[in-house]
Amino acid sequence: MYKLLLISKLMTTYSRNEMATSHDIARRAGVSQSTVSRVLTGNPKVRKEARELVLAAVRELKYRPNGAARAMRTSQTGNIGVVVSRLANPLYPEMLQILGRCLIRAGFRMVVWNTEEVDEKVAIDAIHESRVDGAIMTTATADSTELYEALQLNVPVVLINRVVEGWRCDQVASDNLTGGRVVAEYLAKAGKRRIGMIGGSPLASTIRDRQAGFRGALAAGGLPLEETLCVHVDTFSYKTGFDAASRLLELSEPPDAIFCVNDVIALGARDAARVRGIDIPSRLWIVGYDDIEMASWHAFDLTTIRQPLVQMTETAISLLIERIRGHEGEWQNICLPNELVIRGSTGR
Amino acid sequence: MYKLLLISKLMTTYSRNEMATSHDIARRAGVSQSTVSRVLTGNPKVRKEARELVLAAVRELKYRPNGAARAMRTSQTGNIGVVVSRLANPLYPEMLQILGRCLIRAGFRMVVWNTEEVDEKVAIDAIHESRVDGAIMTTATADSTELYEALQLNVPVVLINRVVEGWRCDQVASDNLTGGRVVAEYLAKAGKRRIGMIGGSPLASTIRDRQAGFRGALAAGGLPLEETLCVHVDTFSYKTGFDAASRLLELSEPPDAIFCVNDVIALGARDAARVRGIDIPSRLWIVGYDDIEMASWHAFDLTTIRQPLVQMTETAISLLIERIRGHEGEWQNICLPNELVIRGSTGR
DNA sequence: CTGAAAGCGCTAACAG
DNA sequence: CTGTTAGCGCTTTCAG
Repeated sequence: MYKLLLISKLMTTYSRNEMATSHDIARRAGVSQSTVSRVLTGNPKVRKEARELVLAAVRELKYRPNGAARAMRTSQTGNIGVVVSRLANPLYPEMLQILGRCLIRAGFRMVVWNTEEVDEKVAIDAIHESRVDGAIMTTATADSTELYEALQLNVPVVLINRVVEGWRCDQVASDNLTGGRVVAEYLAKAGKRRIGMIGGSPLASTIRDRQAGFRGALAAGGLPLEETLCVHVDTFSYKTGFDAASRLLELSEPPDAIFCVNDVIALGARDAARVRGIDIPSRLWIVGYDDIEMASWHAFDLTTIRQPLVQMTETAISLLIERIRGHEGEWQNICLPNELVIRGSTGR
Repeated sequence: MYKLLLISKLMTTYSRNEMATSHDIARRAGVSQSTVSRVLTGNPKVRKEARELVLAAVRELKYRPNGAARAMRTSQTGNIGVVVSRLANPLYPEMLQILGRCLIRAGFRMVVWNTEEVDEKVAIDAIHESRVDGAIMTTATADSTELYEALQLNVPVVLINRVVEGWRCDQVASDNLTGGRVVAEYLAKAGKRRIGMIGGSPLASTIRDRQAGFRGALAAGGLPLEETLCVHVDTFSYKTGFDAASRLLELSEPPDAIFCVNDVIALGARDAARVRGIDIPSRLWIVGYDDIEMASWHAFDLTTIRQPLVQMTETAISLLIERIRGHEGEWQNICLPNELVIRGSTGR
């Protein structure tokens, strides 16, 4: 058995340095405090010598303008709040990474709110206290109304990855309806006849559209989805996917293809087949949705639909920044095209 | 071919509401502004009626104190900066999730800086501008000195998951040295004789310690690590793990066991074996490190070392909060115990 | 218990 | 071009 090892180390004198203020700089540079401010905000109407004097003082005193004071004056914080929820779904870290990169390039900081842990109250408070200049919601559903309204009250909001009817904000998503349809047509054309689906709550527009597109196209092809081959999970995880697929595979007449409304589910489904020794793709095809990084791993080699994440993110952010700058045009509802990525989990 | 679908929608009148201030509340409640402030900061010296008057006005006007102003006065922002870097390694999203939960419970917001995208300058600026009350670094190495010094100047810093010699801050990690040793002893005891390792840069203390522990224990067991069975990768990803393992498996005398210094690498290695039809565990054992969620998936079923992430996080945060509150004791260097988790990638 | 008053550090008119 | 001045909205003495 281990014991907790706790080693205290080094003596310490810990002193937070007093920070220089713009007044200190002014005194040091022999100019007025407002000139310091001008230099720092990039105001061009400053004599070159004065500017250099100020800059020198800034360097010597390692001065940095105080963010809180600046935020108070300008009522701009430079923070963008990003609401995520299912960090366990690798799609969201991927998105977060792209968001972080784009936001920083645009000169903002990213404040992350993970609403799955707390109720949305924390985010709402932060917004009300004007801790952010704008917000991006990645997992909005009609259920998030409270958050949305709070946001909308103070700062612009942009939805990414989700569409919520009736919300008065910009929304950027990909064409999940067509995505679902493409999968259905692909499976039908390949001669699959017992086609199953693992779906989820239609509260999320992504899921709803994928399912609707899939169902609709199957029906249109004269091969309506059999309800016995259709399982719904309440949360999206490897485990729920595994369990749902297990149920389908235990049927006396199991499906010959399964469409999973997202990749995490599909990975679980793939393993449910693996555990039962069901060969992919000879006995069963599996299709996912999102093209998360793991979909391309050999263990899964998953056919899936790729969302244009980078483009979605860049679009969302530029929309948001426009709004922050005061743009008041009509709400944009942007829908970007997806792409079917064929891999080994279906015949190539 | 798809076309970009762009649908503008709904007319719009977008008006950011003017927020009520504490003066508005004071007027509405018929008290002075300072009384409002007292009520909101929880000052007990307020008459009950006055308090209720204020609270009523707050509710009616949907008032929330302005964060920037409050931050300026108190020089506390309520933000904690979290420095991460490899979001593509699932360990970090897992950590982020735990951190977010714990921080919010402690009344803080989490500002995430992903240093892999940008140089650390952004984080440094944010710190200097006092945008955070403290910071947690998850991926510190001796190379991060610039960031560390910047942080250290204004706000307390706590290292989690990494140890950097000589840094004057609290550090919380798990016992990676013992972890490496435990793996070595486990493999040796199982009779493995051609033991390989996929390692990485010893700049990160985690990696350095795991490797040192592993190497040391093998040597102590009279079975020193053969250099031909040792591959180093420069970054940690599925792909680099896959490639590194491929090299080992292509040797004329391939290893009968491989220790991967983290799970992401191990997942890649597992797939390198899978692709070659090498059966696990009969022909090859694989051991990882971290016990990320995927390690338990059937496709991988990976024996690994589990770090006590939750405990590490909670410890780090409480240490940080103490420092924020002004605690000036000696720097703590806390090392928590790990646990070997045996799964199917080694004989059970 | 409560109001008046003094700023926190900064930006942005407004006069020079 | 530059200094003076007036706050941003809040917390916190300091007198009542």
